[in-house]
Amino acid sequence: MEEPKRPGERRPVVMEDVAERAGVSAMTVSRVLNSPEKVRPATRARVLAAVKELDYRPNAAARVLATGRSGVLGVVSFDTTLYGPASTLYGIERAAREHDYMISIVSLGVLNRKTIGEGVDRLRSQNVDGIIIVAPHESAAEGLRDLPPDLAIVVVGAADDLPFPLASVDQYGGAVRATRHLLSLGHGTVWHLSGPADWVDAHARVEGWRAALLAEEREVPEMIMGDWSAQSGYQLGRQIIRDPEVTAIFAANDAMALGLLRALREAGRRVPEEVSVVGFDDVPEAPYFSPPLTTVRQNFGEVGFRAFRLMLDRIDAPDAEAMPHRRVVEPELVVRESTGVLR
Amino acid sequence: MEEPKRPGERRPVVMEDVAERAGVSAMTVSRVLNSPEKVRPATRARVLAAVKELDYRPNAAARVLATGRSGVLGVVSFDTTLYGPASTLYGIERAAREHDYMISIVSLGVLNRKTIGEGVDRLRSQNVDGIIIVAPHESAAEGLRDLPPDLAIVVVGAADDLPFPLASVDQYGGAVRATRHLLSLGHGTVWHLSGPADWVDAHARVEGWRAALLAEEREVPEMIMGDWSAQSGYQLGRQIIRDPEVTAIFAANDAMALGLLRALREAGRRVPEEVSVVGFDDVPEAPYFSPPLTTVRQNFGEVGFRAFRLMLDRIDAPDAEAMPHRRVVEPELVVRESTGVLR
DNA sequence: GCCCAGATTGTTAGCGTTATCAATGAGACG
DNA sequence: CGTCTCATTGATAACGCTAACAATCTGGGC
Repeated sequence: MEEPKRPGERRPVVMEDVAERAGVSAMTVSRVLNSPEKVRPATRARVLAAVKELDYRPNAAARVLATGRSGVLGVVSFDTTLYGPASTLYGIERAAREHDYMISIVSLGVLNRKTIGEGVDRLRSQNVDGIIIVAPHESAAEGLRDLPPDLAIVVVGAADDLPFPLASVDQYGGAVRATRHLLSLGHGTVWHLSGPADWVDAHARVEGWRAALLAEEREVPEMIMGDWSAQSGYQLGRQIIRDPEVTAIFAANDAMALGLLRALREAGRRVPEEVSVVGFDDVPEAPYFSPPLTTVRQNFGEVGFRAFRLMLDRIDAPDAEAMPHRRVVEPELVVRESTGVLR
Repeated sequence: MEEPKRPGERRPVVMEDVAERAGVSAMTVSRVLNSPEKVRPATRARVLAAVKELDYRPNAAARVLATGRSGVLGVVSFDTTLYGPASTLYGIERAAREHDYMISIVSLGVLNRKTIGEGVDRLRSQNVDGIIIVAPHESAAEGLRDLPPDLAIVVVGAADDLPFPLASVDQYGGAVRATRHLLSLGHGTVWHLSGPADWVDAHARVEGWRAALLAEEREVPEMIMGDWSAQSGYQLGRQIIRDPEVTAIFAANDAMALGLLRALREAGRRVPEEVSVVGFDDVPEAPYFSPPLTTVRQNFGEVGFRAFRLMLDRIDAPDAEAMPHRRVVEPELVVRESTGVLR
């Protein structure tokens, strides 16, 4: 029972075609698709059969125009090749799929007021139902402040004084745990190889590290600032370890820790016998570094998932504008072989 | 000159509002936005001013409905947390942004006929102008074969006998280079720690490796199959290196090479003095492995970029259905310290 | 000053769906 | 057996934009 389609003149199947075939009106087809319980089972079956026979696919643009809702969520994210943003994005996408949402992404190479604004504008004109912003930079905060507060926006891993729901990992707590772990092994104090200045996470980890040291009245060494890359871990590491006093280093992520381990090996300093190293992230490769890396595991997928849930809440309760929720995921210290008792 | 907006009754600004404010018709506003050269400069300026004053943002859904083109590209991708897919995606996104396209993604945890079909359907109903499929699995090929050939589809890194334009890296050539490099260092033959069975790239690398060995009439050792993870590299590595004959190993990606290096270290086999290791990918961390990894660099970003260009060609020349183009990016051997002359 | 071609602007009619209200049908009840 | 109610279904009008054609304006040449 193929349709007599003259090739070259194929017109996309529209709702009216289905209606005709099923012997009903277009409106009934629409109802079958959106609220089937309002259509008598016999009619419904006929319509569904017609839908299948014609391989009908509703036109989302028309639906959006008529309803004002698109079923698409926008994500504005920083460099999606980084482990954190990529995993978060993946978590969001999985959650979205479960709830029949689609994801439109804008990935930014630079995060500031201008680029964020542009990204949000692009998504807005696509009629997204809401926007999740993965904005790990502090300068991003300004860009967020002048967004219209009536927009459904959820923020991931940003400063916590923004007027939007927020999902993030407790970076501060993770840094505290990492630092305490090193102190508990007998190290007099802990050096910190931090992330770049502008990053919220980097800042929070610095604060956690500092607080943990102060709480036990240890000296707070000067902080060394990297850029997340293994390369910076290596180069800065070579400088740090010239000082024989340095026996415990907390690197702000696993990549820098890897570079640091490399520098230590080249310098002939043994890990963990002479120097202990802790990372942050727990990338899948961390257990296979030399030596296997003690690090702080953060579950980015879970963060993405929670960000999506926050968005769903926000969409379903649009009146709750003044109710910015927080969903904080706790990180977990994973002890491996890069840390040991000082002797 | 703020609009007298009664709160709670804010209606989105539409084209007609702008037209009224500028004292022109809606059509003129449309023209200013889409083909400004057809409007007299003075009028254009007035319209643009009105656009800015009202903060007007065109409704994409309405435009799609009227034109049939959305300016959105769909991407169906496998697990976007993996280095390859994530980098490719990023490349696509950057290229798209330059050309004012948006990207809608569907990331799949499992790649087969069913999931690919669903992903494509979801994107199709979103009126995407085209779909880029990042389909590194062989079983994905079947899923691709029964897609309507009139759809604008571009495939990344899949089998090369599909009726779609294709962008990929010359995996075979990369594997040949890696293997030859090891042979040139004096190793009698080269073992291969491959990627999982179903992957196109894994298969091509196996073929390249085998061909390089056969070309120099070397014995072809049994292939060991991993799953891309550092963990599998470690576990399988422990078995391989029990055999003292094994002096040169080509791992199908950097993560497995890392696991392998770890296994070698634990077994007390020195790299590269006793065993040489080559990876594949050149992840940013590879130079900081212990020892720094010799590997084959593949430029995923470039692949994404070319995939986008292919899509643009396809969209602009819709008649060229029977002209599947190929864009193959050549990988590059990067020699570091994990390979050395056998002695 | 008048006419004509080309430039500029306006009018009308969809694009494919859904909201709303009207119309129809089928039972239920007295 | 007639009337009323609720369940189904249908007709019409948006939703916001642009394609296609119509109308108007502009300036140059005579």
